[in-house]
Formats: sequence, structure tokens, C-alpha cells
Amino acid sequence: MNHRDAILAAAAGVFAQHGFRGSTTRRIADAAGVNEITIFRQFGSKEALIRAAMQHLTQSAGLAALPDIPADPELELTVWSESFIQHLRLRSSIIRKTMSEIEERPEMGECASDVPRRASNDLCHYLTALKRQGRVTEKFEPKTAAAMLMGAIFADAMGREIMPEIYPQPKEKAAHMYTQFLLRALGVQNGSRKTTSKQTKRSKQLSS
Amino acid sequence: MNHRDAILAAAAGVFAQHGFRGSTTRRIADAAGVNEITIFRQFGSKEALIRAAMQHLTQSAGLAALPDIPADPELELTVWSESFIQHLRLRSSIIRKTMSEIEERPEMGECASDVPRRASNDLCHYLTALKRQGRVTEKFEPKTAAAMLMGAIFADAMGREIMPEIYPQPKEKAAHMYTQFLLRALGVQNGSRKTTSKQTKRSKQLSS
DNA sequence: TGTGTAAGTAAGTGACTACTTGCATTCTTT
DNA sequence: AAAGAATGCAAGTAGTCACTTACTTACACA
Repeated sequence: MNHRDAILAAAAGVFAQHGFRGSTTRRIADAAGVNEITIFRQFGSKEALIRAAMQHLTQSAGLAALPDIPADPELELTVWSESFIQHLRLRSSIIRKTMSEIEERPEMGECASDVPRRASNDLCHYLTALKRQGRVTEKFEPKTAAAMLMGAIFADAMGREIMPEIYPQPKEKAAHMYTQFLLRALGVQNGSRKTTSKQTKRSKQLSS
Repeated sequence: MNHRDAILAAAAGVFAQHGFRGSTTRRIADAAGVNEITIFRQFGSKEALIRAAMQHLTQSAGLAALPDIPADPELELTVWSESFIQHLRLRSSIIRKTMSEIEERPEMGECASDVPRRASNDLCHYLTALKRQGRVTEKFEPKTAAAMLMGAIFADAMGREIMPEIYPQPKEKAAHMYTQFLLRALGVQNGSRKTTSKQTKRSKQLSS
């Protein structure tokens, strides 16, 4: 493994555990198996290193895609929600640390808020398309619906470790339950149009 | 103002801005207008001071009450949601800092998670009562519904400052919109039983 | 073989940290 | 007025922090 990448990975890990002030250059160097000086020669300063590590992280983050034309809303939204909640859960530590640093270091927030911004955009587009198809019986604002689903997923990913008893069980089905809840609020009937046999199969699994 | 209270208030303020590691005893002393030594004489150590400040804060926190017997769900839930979102917004900085410290200092989380736990409990009881009244047409799990509403409110309070464009506008109506969304998912019809003229008036204001 | 580059070792800088000690001052209460 | 408690001031301790300097080692490539 390249030394530079090792340092970046170690910085991200230490930051996720201890935050900015707790990420001492010594700790990062030890975690990377590298001399402390190497960090300063490669990145110049601790601040530059942390910034580089954050950008490196957010660039490698991918989001599940939502189809342009909704076919099976429950299936498609559930898959999307599951991938989104998993993304947040895997990064819950670093997200918590970043959120708490934003006020002191606003530049950290700008790259961190990229993922949720894209997610909200994608989801709003999908919901708007659903509406245009006439498959929504209730009046609703896409932004409110999107904020609702994403908010529930976000709070679940951030809070379940600390207060597991206030979230739906089991945690593996939570994303699906939030999705069903959303669809019921929109008045979208179950079932799908134009589904392949594969999708129908998954669809039946979901509602079990 | 008592010196002890001034120190506690200053500690809470500095912690909200800078987190635990950034809350130096010097900064707290300056903010309280007190000599640094006084802190150690009164509280013994920085850790003991921060702990005392946190407990002092959570004890003084009150939550809006939800009636045992639902009468006007939209009104009652909206009032509750508004008070809850306002509570979280006023404390957003300190909540973010606390969430990020929990992994390193678990004892901080236990008193901090008290408010959301109580809120979830109250909300679940209310929704269960609504169900027992037969005013809910859709099948639903109270815990999921509560997690959905509270999650949306929590994410709004934590994230709107950083990403205002992904949340419903204006922010003063957000709590009401989330509440309406919840009620639609539950299939609760608008309007109220046994309302007084006052309540009806507020009810009409809300839906405007 | 020589040269440039990335890495390590050792030592140290000045600033900041939580916390202590000794003594003087102020305020409250008796 | 006397006594005791709370507070302030000055100075200092031992430790950690980011970062620097000066010098050495290992390796790639020509």
C-alpha cells in the first residue's frame, strides 16, 4: 500500500474516533505505520491532511440510483433506502464528528453535505415523476416527503446505537418500514406496473 | 448572579461551541468572568465541571405534554411537534457536540438521550390511543410512525442550517407539514371530535 | 557509479494544557 | 470588630501539541 494512501486512511479513521482536536499527528502516524515527519512532508500541516482525507472519502462515496421512470415504487424506493441507510450506518462515527466540527471549520461541511444533497435531489425527482404518472392519490410536496424519509433514515443511522429501543425492530427491516410508511402517506397503491418476474419476486419478499 | 451558576452556564456555552477538548478551563473562566482557579476549587476538575453543566442543562429541559385522550390530532400533534423542533433547534450546537463525544465519553450520552426517549414514549402512547379510538384507517406500528416524525424533526433541526435548500420552506411551517404527512400515512381524517371553539380556530389557522 | 527522491532518526522549539501552591484580598456572618 | 469562607493574583509543574532542523538511510533510474 502506498504511504500516502495509508496516511489518508489512518487520518480518516482517527478523525472518526477522536474528532479534529483529538486527531494528533502522532496518533495518525502510528495508525498509518509511518513516521510523524512523513505526514508533514507529504501534506504540510495537520489541517491540510484532514481536509485531504475528507475529500478522498467523499469522492469515493457512491449512491444507489433511482430509475427516471418509476415502475415498482415500493421495490425501487426500498432498495434505495436500504443502500442509503447502510451508507450512513457505515459512516456514522465520521458523520457525527463532522457535524460537530462544521461550526468551527465550515469548509468541512461543504464536501460532507454533498451526499445528502444529491440524495435529496434524486429522491425528489423520483417522487415528482411518480406524481406525474398519476399514481399518487394524495396531495403532497416532494420536498416534504423526501425530508421525511431521509430524516427518518438519518436519525435511525445516527441514534440507534445509543437508543435502540425507540427505533423499529429489527434494524434490517427499518428502511423498508420507513419506505412503506412514505408510500402510504402519498396514497400509492401496492404492486407494480411493467414488472419483470425477478422484480415481482423481490417485491413479494419485501412485503413478507 | 451566583458564581457557580455563571461557571455552569459558561461551561455549557463553551462546550456547545468547541466540544470537550476545545473547552479549555481558561476559556470557560473568561466566559464566566471568573478566575480559572475558582473553577478547580468549585468543581475539582474540568471533567467534573462539564458533567455538572450537562446535568444542570438536561434537568431544566421541559417537553410539551400530549393529552392522554386525543381530541384534535392535527392540532395536538402540531403543537407538540413545534415545541419539539424548537427545543432541538435552540440546542442544536450542544446536541451535535454531545453526539460526537458519546463514543469517547459514554456517560454524557445517558443523560442526553433522556429527552428523546421521553418524547418517543409520549408520542407512542398518543398514537396508540388514537388507534384504540378507531380513528386510524391504516395498519401501522406506533414505533415506526413515531420514529418517522421524530426523525424528520431531528434531521430538520440538525441539518437546516447547513443545507436549507433540502428542507421544506418556510421553516416555521415545517413541523406542521411533517405532522400532516404523518396523519395522512395513518389515514386519520382531518377535523376533530369534541373541539372547543378556540381549538377549531387554531385548527383552521394550521391548515391555511 | 552517481544522483535525486522519499523515508527515517534524534533532538528541540514555543505555545498551550490541566492543575497546584502560597499568599493577599474581599465579603459575610456572627 | 472578629472570624471564616470565598475569591483573586502570581508563579510554577509536568505534560502534550503542531511543527522544525539537521542529518542519515534506502532505493530507483540514468
